[in-house]
Amino acid sequence: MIQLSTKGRYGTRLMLDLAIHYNDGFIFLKDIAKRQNISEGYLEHFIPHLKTAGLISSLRGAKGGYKLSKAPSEITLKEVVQALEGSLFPVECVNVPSVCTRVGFCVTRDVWKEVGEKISQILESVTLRDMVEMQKNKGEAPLTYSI
Amino acid sequence: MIQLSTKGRYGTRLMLDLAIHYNDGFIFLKDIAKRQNISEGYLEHFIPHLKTAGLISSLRGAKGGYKLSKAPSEITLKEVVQALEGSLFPVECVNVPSVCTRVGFCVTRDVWKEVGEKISQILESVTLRDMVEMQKNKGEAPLTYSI
DNA sequence: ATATTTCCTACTAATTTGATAGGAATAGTT
DNA sequence: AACTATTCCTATCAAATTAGTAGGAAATAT
Repeated sequence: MIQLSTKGRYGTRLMLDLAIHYNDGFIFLKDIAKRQNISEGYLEHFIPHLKTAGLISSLRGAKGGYKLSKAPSEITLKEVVQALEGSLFPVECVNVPSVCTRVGFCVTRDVWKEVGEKISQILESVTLRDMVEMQKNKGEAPLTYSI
Repeated sequence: MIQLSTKGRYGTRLMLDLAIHYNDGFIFLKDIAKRQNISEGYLEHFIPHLKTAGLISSLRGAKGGYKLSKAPSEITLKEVVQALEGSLFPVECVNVPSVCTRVGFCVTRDVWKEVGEKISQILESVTLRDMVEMQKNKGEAPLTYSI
């Protein structure tokens, strides 16, 4: 099925939610969880990946929360997916050649490498700002809801 | 990691091997297994997918084997991956909207749908013939080896 | 102090993945 | 007819991954 895990799916929704509320200061995870209908405890798991990648910053304690560390227009889907899912190459041998002895003469590896690079380009062409715009054009209740 | 499973990886190698030996009649799975260094028993699992998709045909009994049902130039990587891994969309809700109640207003779904369509285009642009050519240019021993 | 939040780690159930095994059906060969 | 080599089919299993819950420590505004 070559599917995105919940890390990629839920994490992207988390980031889109933060982008939509970019001008509202620090946002409680609790509120994101409510709007996105994902348990707060589970959403927590994605935070470290996003912080390590420098995509979000946080404030602890009461009145704490999260916000994007760059403007939505400066964050691409590639950065988000890469932070959450790791490499964008569909096979491990491109990242870690030592996992396979056939690396030197394997044509399928070369092909997967090219495919991965093109997927990377696709994801790089979409920013969170683009997605916020798309959401505005859809204009649906659950995401225009504000705390 | 959003990786291809062994179905996609091994199955593609199986198909490339058949493409390389396209003019040699029916090919024993045993020989493919030897060349690709994958157990014959495990390779067997991928056969039904490829047959159902109409990509290979088989002959039972002694002197049986497998061959591509179309010329390598007529088979794209998209067909191969789709036969082996199923849908090319990175999220299930694009194929089966009923899995999520947010389908109507979810922007990430729209984005994943577009991404999936572009990935599809990439895979469609590569044929088995292209890969056979690449292999010829590499000219490595293990794959020019013939039974 | 207190309340509210992020942060961190351990745990668990369910599913998927990767693989092996055994034998039935089929088709050439002798 | 008997034999051999192959595809075909299904069951089984171990390991890894995924999806999710739980509990509490650390930090900060009021």
